[in-house]
Amino acid sequence: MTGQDIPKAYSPGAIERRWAEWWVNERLFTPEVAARHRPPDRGTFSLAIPPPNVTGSLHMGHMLEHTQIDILMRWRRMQGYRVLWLPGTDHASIAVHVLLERELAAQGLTRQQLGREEFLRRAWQWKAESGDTIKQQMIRLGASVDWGRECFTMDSDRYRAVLEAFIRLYDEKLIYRGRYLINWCPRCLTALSDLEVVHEERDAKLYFLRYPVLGTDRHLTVATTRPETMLGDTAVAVHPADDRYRQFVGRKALLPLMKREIPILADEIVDREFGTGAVKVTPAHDPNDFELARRHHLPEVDVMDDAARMNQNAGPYAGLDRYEARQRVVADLEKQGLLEKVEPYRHALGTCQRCKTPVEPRVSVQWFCRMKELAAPAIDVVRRGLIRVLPENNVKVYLNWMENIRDWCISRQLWWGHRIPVWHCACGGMTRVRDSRVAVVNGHPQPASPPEKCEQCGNSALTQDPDVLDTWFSSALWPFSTLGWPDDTPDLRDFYPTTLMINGFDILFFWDARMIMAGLKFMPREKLEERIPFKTLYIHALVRDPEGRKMSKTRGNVVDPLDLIEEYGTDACRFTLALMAAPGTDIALSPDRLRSYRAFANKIWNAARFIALNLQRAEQNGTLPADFAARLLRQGPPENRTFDPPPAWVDRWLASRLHRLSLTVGEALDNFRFHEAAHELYHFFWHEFCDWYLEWVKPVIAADPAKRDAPAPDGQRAAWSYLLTHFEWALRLLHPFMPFITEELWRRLYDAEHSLALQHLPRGDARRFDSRAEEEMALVQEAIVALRNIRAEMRLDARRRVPGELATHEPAVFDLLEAHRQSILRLANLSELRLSRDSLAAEGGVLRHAARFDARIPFSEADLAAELKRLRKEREKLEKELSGMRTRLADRDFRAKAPEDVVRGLEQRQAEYNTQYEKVTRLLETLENRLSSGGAPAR
RNA sequence: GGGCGGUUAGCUCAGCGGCAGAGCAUCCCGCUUACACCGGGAAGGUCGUCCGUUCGAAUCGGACAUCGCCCA
Repeated sequence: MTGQDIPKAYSPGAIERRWAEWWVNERLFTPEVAARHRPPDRGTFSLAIPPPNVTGSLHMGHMLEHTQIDILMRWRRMQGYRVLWLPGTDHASIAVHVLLERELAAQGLTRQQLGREEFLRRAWQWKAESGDTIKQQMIRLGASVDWGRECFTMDSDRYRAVLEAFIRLYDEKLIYRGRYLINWCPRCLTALSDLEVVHEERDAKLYFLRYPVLGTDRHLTVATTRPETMLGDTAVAVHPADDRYRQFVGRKALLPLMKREIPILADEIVDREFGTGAVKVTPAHDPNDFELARRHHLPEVDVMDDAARMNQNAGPYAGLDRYEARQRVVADLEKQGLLEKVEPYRHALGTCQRCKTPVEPRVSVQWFCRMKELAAPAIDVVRRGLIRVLPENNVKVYLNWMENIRDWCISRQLWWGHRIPVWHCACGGMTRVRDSRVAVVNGHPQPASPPEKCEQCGNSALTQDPDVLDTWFSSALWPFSTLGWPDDTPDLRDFYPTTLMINGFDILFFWDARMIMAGLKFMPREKLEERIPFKTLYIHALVRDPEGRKMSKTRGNVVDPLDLIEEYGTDACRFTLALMAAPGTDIALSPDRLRSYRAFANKIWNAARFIALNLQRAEQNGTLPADFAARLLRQGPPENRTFDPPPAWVDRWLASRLHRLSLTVGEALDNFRFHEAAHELYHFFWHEFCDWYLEWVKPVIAADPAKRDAPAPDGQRAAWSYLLTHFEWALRLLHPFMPFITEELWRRLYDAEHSLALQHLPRGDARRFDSRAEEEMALVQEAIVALRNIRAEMRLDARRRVPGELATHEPAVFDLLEAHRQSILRLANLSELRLSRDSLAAEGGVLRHAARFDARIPFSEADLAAELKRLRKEREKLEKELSGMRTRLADRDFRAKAPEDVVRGLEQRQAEYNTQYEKVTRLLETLENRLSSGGAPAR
């Protein structure tokens, strides 16, 4: 590369786009292709992407997730693993329905009017047109996935896996159909699993209703938050040990408004503390009541239709929406004197995860998956540590949920999805699909082997069950369906179990738990540890806004990753996320942070620019042969190269730091401590490499060979060899975090042909730490900082060179300082450096005491004159400010009209300036005296 | 109701038995031919409160306060 064509400031846009595209076109992250460039020698590392929702676009959570995954993937790839990161999306039944039905509604249509076929046609069309948004975004992020293996939960092979899994579970009676109380979304018009119900704390009311007790003149008062459901009451229940109500048990109450006689019964489940201790029982609209009703053989009266409007069972209230009905019921009860009181009440309301509509518990015929049997081994593998779950506190959460798991409602009254492969006959018989083969009709997969006749009666007039499976059913199979299961494919053998799963805690139950259960159930392998879907599960944090609040559309604080990328560059965004990703701690993403890591990218860019400019010069003036950097590559990995002459002290120091850095970064990543790894890299690059190393070697590498004091040519060549090797080493370590800028610099400086992504990752070696060089450097740095500190404190002109002194009683320290005299002079900006073995006296100048040496900058009259000048200038400035303030404060209009706090603020500032003015004046007097008395001590 | 996590510099967060850290922001000096997306220097903290364990506690245990999350 030529130095001139490197712009002064790093602008990531074009560079990132170019490499992103190049990586994809070269198929570099397809394991087979990668192996051709670099045969793997360290085993396999595989990960199935947590499939983003096909309707979606990437959000900050994805960006964090993909950044973390990609860091590990690139890191392992460079270490020599055979790496597969398998991408794809899920079909997201409900989300697609919400989306398409909103479009239909805008045209005044419903999906029912459109019909199933046409709706599905549009859904597939939508997928074809908009379904690869995420792919484009992932490419922009630099995600090193194998696009050749991209999957979709509804493509043919995945469809087949779903059929196979369904058949097996169905035949084992682990899937069953039955009439139970389920969560119903009256807007989406479908059943939901327990997990898809989000509980939200809301202010509500507790209504106390009076139910007359038949055969007495008394009544029972029941408390409820949902008075409209009383229309479906079939009993009143009290606790058997509750003395207040014992006399009523066995009698009947008259259900108001409906004039229905309902029993008063006792059951342990009743909470005596809630309300009055007597509760209404509505089996068709409350989960507890449903259980209770089954125990006591009570009838279930469903008073609502599927849109949560009251039905004919609600008598006069039929046709009303559930909330209208509530008002009417309460008003009518009040009229009859049956409303005792209404209290404010706070409770958790169940809402639909997708559309936030309050969920209606409802009795309905649905398909379920039996969970206890599936959960048992899934509990076992985590408890025995066969799956490592990190951060560890998630183990408890996982186990707690798994141990209390309930059957999973897997049917959805939707069309977009895997239609349940069971056919119904008029006789009531159900017959499943014959096998898991898939046919593609009109480009869309569907079961190829519907049953020909009813298993029960032999009739051939069959209709397929209208419902589809919960999207998560197919997602549960993802880690192996994507590798070819149920076939025994090479991919399945090579990459299963996957090495790692990374996702957010929000899908720990939805997905992780179900994948574990599915893997253990379906993988045909002997050992438990070979059936698990992943060896490690790492749960990442949540990305929040700068104030630490959750990002949400309603709050309007959502940040689009692509906007951030445009503004700061992908590498800077990735680095920010990595640096803030301490395990278990949420990330409050702030522009400040992004700005500083954009600056970091720029810093690296400019270090490279500096190197390139000087390298070019050295190659041109014959100090170095052409293509010097590229030639170094032939000498093996950077950590093993040796050159003649042997490394200078500063190179031994930096090599030692690099060994340490390589090990620290490796250990940090081994433990998912992304923040630690990133922090180490940042500190190394900016402070050790740029601030100290580059500054240190500047005179050597920027030397003009024509000048008399130029270093010897072979020394210069060695310095260049080490410099280029160190920089290359650091670039390699940084690549997994900032793939774009490192790739660009690697190509420009070292190897225009081959990608950095497939280069060897330098291995740190603790035996090659040079502790002595590190300690010595620390000491020299301390000396330089001490001298700079005095200069700054004395307010000496930063541009002017002054004499400095260092003194130590330790011969070794003396020799060390002497050896680096030239560097100290330059880096502390000294005109001369006096080294002595004595102690330094205070009156000689301004002193700093360090543990092993003293540093002093002597006063001289010239210094004092400059200081006097500066102080006089400062006093002048203060005087001017003060007079301005005085004028304003003396102004009557200002005092009368300005806000009080402005006036007080000004008064306060005036006081501060006065103090400062006095200090400066006093200091000036002292110095002036010293000067006039000739007392300024020379050294 | 059950469980989990947080409370450390102005802000955002690391650190989790042995001298209190980072980035940003702040203040001072400097546009020195890699970088002002910069260089040099400085200032800034009773580590939420109380009690205990310990030679020693930001760090371990307990209680409390407070904020947040998950499950019912």
